[in-house]
Amino acid sequence: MAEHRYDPQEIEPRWQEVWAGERTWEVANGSEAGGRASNSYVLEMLPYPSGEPHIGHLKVYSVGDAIAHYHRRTGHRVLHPMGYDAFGLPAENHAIKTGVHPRDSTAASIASFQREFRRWGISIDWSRELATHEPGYYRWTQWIFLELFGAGLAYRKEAAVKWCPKDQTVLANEQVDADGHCERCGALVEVKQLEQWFLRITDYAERLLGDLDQIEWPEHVKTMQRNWIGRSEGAEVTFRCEDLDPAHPIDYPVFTTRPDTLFGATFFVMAPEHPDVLRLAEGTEHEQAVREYVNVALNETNEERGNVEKEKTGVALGRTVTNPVNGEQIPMYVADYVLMEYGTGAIMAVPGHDERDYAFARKYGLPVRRVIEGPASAAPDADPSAAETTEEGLPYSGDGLLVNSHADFDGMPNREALSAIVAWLDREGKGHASVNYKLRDWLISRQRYWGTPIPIVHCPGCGAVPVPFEQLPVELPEIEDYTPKGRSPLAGAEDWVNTTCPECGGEALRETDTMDTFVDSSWYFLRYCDPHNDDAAWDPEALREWMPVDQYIGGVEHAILHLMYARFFCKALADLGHLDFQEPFEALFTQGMVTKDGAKMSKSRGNVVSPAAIIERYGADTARCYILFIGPPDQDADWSDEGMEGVHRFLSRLWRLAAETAERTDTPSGDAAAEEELLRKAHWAIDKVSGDLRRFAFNTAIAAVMELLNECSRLREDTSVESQKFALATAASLLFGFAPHVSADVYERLTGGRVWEQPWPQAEEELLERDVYELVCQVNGKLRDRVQAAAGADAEELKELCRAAPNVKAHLDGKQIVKEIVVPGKLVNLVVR
RNA sequence: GCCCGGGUGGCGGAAUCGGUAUACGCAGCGGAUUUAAAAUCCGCGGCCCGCGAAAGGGUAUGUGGGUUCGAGUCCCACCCCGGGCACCA
Repeated sequence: MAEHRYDPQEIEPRWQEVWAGERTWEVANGSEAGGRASNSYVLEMLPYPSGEPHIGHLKVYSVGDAIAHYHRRTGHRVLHPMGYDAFGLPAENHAIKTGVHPRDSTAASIASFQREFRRWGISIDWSRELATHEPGYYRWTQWIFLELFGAGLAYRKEAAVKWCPKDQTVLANEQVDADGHCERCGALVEVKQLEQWFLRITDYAERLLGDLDQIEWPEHVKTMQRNWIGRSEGAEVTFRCEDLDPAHPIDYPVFTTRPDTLFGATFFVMAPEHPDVLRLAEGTEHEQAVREYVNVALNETNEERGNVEKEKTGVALGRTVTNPVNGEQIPMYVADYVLMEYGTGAIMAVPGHDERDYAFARKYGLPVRRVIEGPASAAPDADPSAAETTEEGLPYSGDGLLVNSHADFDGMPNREALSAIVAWLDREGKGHASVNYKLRDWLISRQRYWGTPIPIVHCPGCGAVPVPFEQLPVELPEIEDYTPKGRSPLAGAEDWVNTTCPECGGEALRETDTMDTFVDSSWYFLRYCDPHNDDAAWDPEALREWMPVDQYIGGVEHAILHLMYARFFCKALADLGHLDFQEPFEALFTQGMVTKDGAKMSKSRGNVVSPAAIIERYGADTARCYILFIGPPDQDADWSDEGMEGVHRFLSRLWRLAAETAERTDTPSGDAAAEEELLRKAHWAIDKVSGDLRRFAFNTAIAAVMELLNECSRLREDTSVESQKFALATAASLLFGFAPHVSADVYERLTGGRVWEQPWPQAEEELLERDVYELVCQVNGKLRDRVQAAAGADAEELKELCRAAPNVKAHLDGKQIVKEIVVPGKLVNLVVR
């Protein structure tokens, strides 16, 4: 018999050629049979093409491909496309450093991604490939922007923006980390005033929150989105200031979640950015101090200002406002612990029931008043001599009964008082119930070159005018110098910038900002459905066929930004009549990180595992299979070269045994018991893998196929060639989604057929059940023996079997059985005394 | 500080509904094959006691308690690791 050696370098390209040549994974729109119900859209997050694909890419596309194949073989037409999120800063920074045009470096990287994906054998419909930097794509990104602009959902305003001094660009709030550093380059972020484009995502806060209940996403991702949206219920309450001009009082609304503590408000605080701060302090003895304080506060970094541990600071404005519930005049302050971006930029301070206000009050000697009686303060053993120290137990943020407030409310439980006080405010015109969100509008302006140009013309007469549809796309001009100088590099392309107003025909200037790349990736999944459409972003009919995505797969690092933006786009486009669904991703799976030696892979650590090197040596099947076998795919996993070699051995054994079996001509009938055992194992594996695939448990699915293969070799001498062929072909069939090349090869050798054209195997019920099983015999919950029991035996028979088991008998000696527990099919537990 | 995950052999992990803890793989040990090695194949394996072996027994899923005939799994308290949010009124 010829020597059989598993040679992935020969096997893998051979099958890749078949799939490429026959365009096996392409699906056309306009399916006659089945319709939407039998279609399935399996999508992995599109890669940002930079350099070569890394091990994280191998993981996400291995997971996605396993799902795509499973859907195909369980009767679905599967859309499984690929594209590139091709605009972005790294390519532009590379251009600044080397002078290579971002288009060229991006093209080189895309080419290497394409090559690798083909070498990995991922079942991609290449006919729908797209890249977000192509004019044919960003033309429609611009169209969507204009649709939003037309609906008032894209707007321009001057804003204090987060500015990265190193990248010389504006960042979204989401792109600044908790310590105030740029998420990309790590530089300390500054604040700058600029006219910027925003998308009104805050209009959708409530729906983005509410619709989370309809989708099958991991609970922790939903929680992150809920926290990010940050919904708070409370009231807006008006505090009036009559100090400047009693004839023209100024009303300052504040947002509070605790209107029940209004009677405990003893001072009032404004954010340093509040536009009225300087005006209020003007002419008072505090004017100079306020001016200085505001200056210092505005120059603070986010890191300094955001530090909760930092001592509270502030300065009196020398003015007072009236507390609307009791008419008290309370002093006004400016302090940096109040944020301009949340609520109204001013707060009522209730030091008795808020930790921050309490710290501030203690520092500046302001009165602290208890207006809610908590359980602690009501304790009977409170020291009566401490009656003076009214601050005992404060600040108290829990529930309790109102005190020191007003005869109408004192003694009322605070939750009840809250509604009563809001109702009273409403009647008096001094406030109303209100809801606030932490979510901010999405700042999409970037002063960078390598992005989608914002299709707007600024006309001195007509203002911001949309570029007419027939002039789209507004193409990126060629420029010489990408270096950021505090304005967009596009501003340097004068021929391009100078244009005429589409409305009045007069001289006008093009918008020079480009869009945040998250805009590009907020709708790409729609374009895949109809990627070559030149007349529209998509044909609604194509979307009806595929959308929403049945299974989306990607890294948990996109749990907030990308997923929130994509959801927002769908809702906005649905409102504009372009979509007939609200949520883009029906189900989401987030995969964990692959680490090496317990740490994130990085060049500086020198612990990078290169997929290309692995594949060259062991083949794609080994790499793909190992990355799924390593552990549950939603968890982080540590790469081990030895572990991978184990998987390689497994695939080698499978292939070798199959190659030898395919050549076997002897047909011994086989031992009947062994035949049945092998057959049962095969059906057990079918059942096990089917269940595991439905719950993304690829690691145990692969383990089950390993068990089946072990059984094949163990029973090799006792079983017929036919049984061996069946068991091995079943193993290959189950393994196809994880290791497609070797599985296709094995399956063809054994059966002559193409495994991907076979329906998913079905386990036969009667082969999963056994007529005898091992009955576990326990005494007082401890395992004492195992005996053979008939599947149909009743409780009495099982008890009898247990009592008769040799080692059980020994433990019953001299004891009395007080209880017998029978779990048919499993165990008997005898409780003795 | 608040909100999520997670803690099981030497290692990665399994145990899907409260029912045999440690599947599968790695590393290890013993054997076969080989002049030898690699490769391959077979076998053993939590820890402790059992003089070496076997039968058997004890004990173990971060710690301490609880519920239950029975707990890795449920409840209470705590420790450690990872992630998210964080002066959001």
